[in-house]
Amino acid sequence: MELVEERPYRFRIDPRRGMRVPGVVFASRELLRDAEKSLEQVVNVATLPGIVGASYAMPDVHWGYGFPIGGVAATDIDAGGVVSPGGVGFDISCGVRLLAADRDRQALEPALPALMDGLGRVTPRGAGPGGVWRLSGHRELERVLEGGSRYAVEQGHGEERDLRRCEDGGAVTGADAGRVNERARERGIGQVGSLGSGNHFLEVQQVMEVYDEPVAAAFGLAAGQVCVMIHCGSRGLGHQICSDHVRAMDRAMARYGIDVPDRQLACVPVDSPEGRAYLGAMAAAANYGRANRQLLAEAARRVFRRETGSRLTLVYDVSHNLAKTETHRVNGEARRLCVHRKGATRAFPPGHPDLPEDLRGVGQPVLIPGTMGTASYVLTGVSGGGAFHSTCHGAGRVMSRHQAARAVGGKELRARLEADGIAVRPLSWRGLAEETPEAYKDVDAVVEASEGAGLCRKVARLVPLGVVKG
DNA sequence: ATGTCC
Repeated sequence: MELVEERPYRFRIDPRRGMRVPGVVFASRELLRDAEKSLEQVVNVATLPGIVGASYAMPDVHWGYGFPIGGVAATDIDAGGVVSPGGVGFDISCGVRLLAADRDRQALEPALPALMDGLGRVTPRGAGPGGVWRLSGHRELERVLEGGSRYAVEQGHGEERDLRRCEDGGAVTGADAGRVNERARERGIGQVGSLGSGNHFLEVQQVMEVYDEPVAAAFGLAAGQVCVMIHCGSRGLGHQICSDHVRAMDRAMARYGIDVPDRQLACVPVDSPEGRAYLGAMAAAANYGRANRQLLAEAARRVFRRETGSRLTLVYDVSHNLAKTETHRVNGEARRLCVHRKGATRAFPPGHPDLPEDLRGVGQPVLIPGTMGTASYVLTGVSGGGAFHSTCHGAGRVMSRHQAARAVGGKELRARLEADGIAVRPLSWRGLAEETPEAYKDVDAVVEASEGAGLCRKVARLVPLGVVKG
């Protein structure tokens, strides 16, 4: 792939065969080693009808279903722009929630084993059913799908203030429970408040380093402080919605005269019956994912209160797998865009009108989960970023699950992590081994490149004290 | 990511 280095951490792929816009890749040469397949996907995405600006790749880009993970693509809704489920991903609204304790590491150190045992006990995880919230029935599931974290808080699962620190106030608009079919509902009804598996985790962390003290303070973070980070998504419900709509769009595409270089890029105009159906269902799954994180946070709060008497305050909750309708200036003109972020995090700059008042001066908290056993980051949005206010979402995988499990045994890995002072509460040895840190890119390098590319700014670095895994 | 194949 021919990459033109425009400036440090920014490469361009010039338009060729069918590309409507260039590709823009934010990364270092080192991070792009073995990235050929994902760069082909960046090129494929650039052919989508209505795409504006560029087909973007974040520094953690890696190969995904149709679109690369770590990809951003915006389409012009009023100019026939398309929406594609592959641009959101199977785990709709997968994201991160960070809570800060009112204690530092020293104060909580003696209680850590009990905290980890408690968190391990109350956190449903792994594949299949199970969740901390038993819904009264399908009517209540509809409320979750349309109300997200807001509905959870209304039902007593959280505090009103939480909602001010959630993307979209805890519930995305446009959710249509009527678009969520029976099968997705059946899968979703018993999983509200569950972690899932794979790279999802709940970690107890410590703020190791603060890069920007005033911004960290505005976020509610200080050096030494203990935090809880929750990384999960919309479980089987989101997965079902994605599968159903990929199939439906694959069949409908030809009727709109759309031809894509890869069937996994199935898409239809945003402004079409199939497009609206997907976006209504996707928004419902997004709210499900938010309620999911709200419930897990409440369970963690109860454990912290019971074991230590400490309180957990929400720093922020943000998704990194979502398509959203946003207004951006394109060639000097304000346009309504469908911004697909797949493994990419929205990062509003200071002054953005959609930020809550107390964060407007400093920008949006961007939460970057590292790999199990490695650092995580809190970043903030900056002006002029250049990818529709988006940045990276974490470390990208470099080793397949199978390769990872062959490279290390679960028990051996746990011993290694515990020797490093990280308590581990796994569900399965195999699942643990598949998530070994060497299976992922170096999150420090990813964040370095994201900041170097001008997509965001570092605020704090967090290291794990204990991890609960599916 | 995912009742890791309807």
